[in-house]
Amino acid sequence: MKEVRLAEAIEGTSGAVLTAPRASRKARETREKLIEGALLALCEDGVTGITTRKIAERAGVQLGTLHYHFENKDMLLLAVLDMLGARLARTLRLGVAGSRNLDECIQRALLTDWNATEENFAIQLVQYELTLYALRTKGAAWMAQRQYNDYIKAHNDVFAPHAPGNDQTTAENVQRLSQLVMAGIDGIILQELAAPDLARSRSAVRALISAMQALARSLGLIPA
Amino acid sequence: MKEVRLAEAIEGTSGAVLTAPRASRKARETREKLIEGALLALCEDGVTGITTRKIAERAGVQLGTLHYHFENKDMLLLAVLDMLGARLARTLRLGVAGSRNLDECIQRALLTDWNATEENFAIQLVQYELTLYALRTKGAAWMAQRQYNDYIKAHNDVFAPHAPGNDQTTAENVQRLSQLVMAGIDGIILQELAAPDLARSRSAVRALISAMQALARSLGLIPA
DNA sequence: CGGTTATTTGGTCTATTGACCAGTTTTGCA
DNA sequence: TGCAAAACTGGTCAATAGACCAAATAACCG
Repeated sequence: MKEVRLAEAIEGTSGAVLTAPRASRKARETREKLIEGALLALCEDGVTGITTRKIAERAGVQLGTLHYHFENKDMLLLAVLDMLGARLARTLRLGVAGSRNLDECIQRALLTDWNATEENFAIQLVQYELTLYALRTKGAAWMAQRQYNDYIKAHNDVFAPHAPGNDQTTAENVQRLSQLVMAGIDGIILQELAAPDLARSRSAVRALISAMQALARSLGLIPA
Repeated sequence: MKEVRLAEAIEGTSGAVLTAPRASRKARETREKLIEGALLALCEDGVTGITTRKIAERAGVQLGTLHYHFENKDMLLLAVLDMLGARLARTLRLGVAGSRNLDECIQRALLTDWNATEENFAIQLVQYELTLYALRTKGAAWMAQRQYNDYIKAHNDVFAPHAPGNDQTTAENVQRLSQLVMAGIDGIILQELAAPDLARSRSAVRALISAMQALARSLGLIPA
């Protein structure tokens, strides 16, 4: 388990990190194939069961090619985490587009989050595994952190336009709302993964929506 | 990754599973040492980094001894998960003892959960890793499920005495409350692990307490 | 088109891993 | 106390892991 070098990760925002700057089209495609292959392999065997050979096979690529594109296995897995995070944030943005007020926006955001999960539990499981994996990988804890903060920020960016006023207090309250929304949905997802019970989880999501709307109201983010 | 045999796990409730029935005191101690050693090693290197040798070393025991007590690595790790679950449930019961009403009980339960986490983040991280690990381990998904249900049940048992009436509806509502309490605290813990910010998390816990008390009220579990 | 670089191949190397077991020591019971 | 069963030791083994590289091939640019 080699320590991840931070040098390559100076580029600011998500999605771009871990992507070699100078790369031909073919190379970028192969890279993409490897990441997708890794995701496939992860869905099947999880972080503990994954091997570079399985990844290469799933990607339809020779083992050596993997090491040409990625310094080591860690970097590849972290690239998968990065991709998943970006993908989820994009889904969220699309899901809430067109909301007319904060009430609706909260509802849509949570339903989007939940539906994304329900569509593919395996990927959601992989996401958690990789987040914990990043926390464990020496020099990569910041990736888990950035991933989480980015996702909170995604919610934040989506809620903020619907909040009244641009003052500091409002911003802080929106931030608080985003954090609790994230925490709530994460907890429900985790519960569903560990002890599947779709009806229960859906009802929990509905309860969470109400609770978060109530919270927004009590924070003065929704006019009474 | 051999499939976990279910045969040994016919004993009903938690904590007892995975414990060989006929074992001398010495043997039980060694078993205990191995589980503790595994926990230590897990705290240091996580599920992906753990090896039977590290465990044996941490336990102060020969490698062969490990395989004498546990059929394979999987079974040992699952035994650790079992132990952690039992330990956490016990802590919860102690933490809420003496609560005078549901309001107080909810508060104490959540604070107990949170304090246990704050006392040792590493162990909490291990707990999540092992839960996901169980989900991945062929034939062991039920362990993750039982662990989760047991923990929900622990909350349930703690809340139920404070709820008015013994009817079906009340029971269901208490159940729903427990699930959301669990989901909420899990989400917050996960957030703290991924993106540490103690002040934020503590404030989130406080918000969660209020929200859950409000929920209990709206479910008719707390007389107005 | 030709040459230079980027990419890919396929094979290899070494370290480590989980598991195993023959033999030795300890334990507990008759 | 003596002896059978339980517990433990220490060494071994085959399998597999990640990494590496020289050679072959493909892409790109003037």
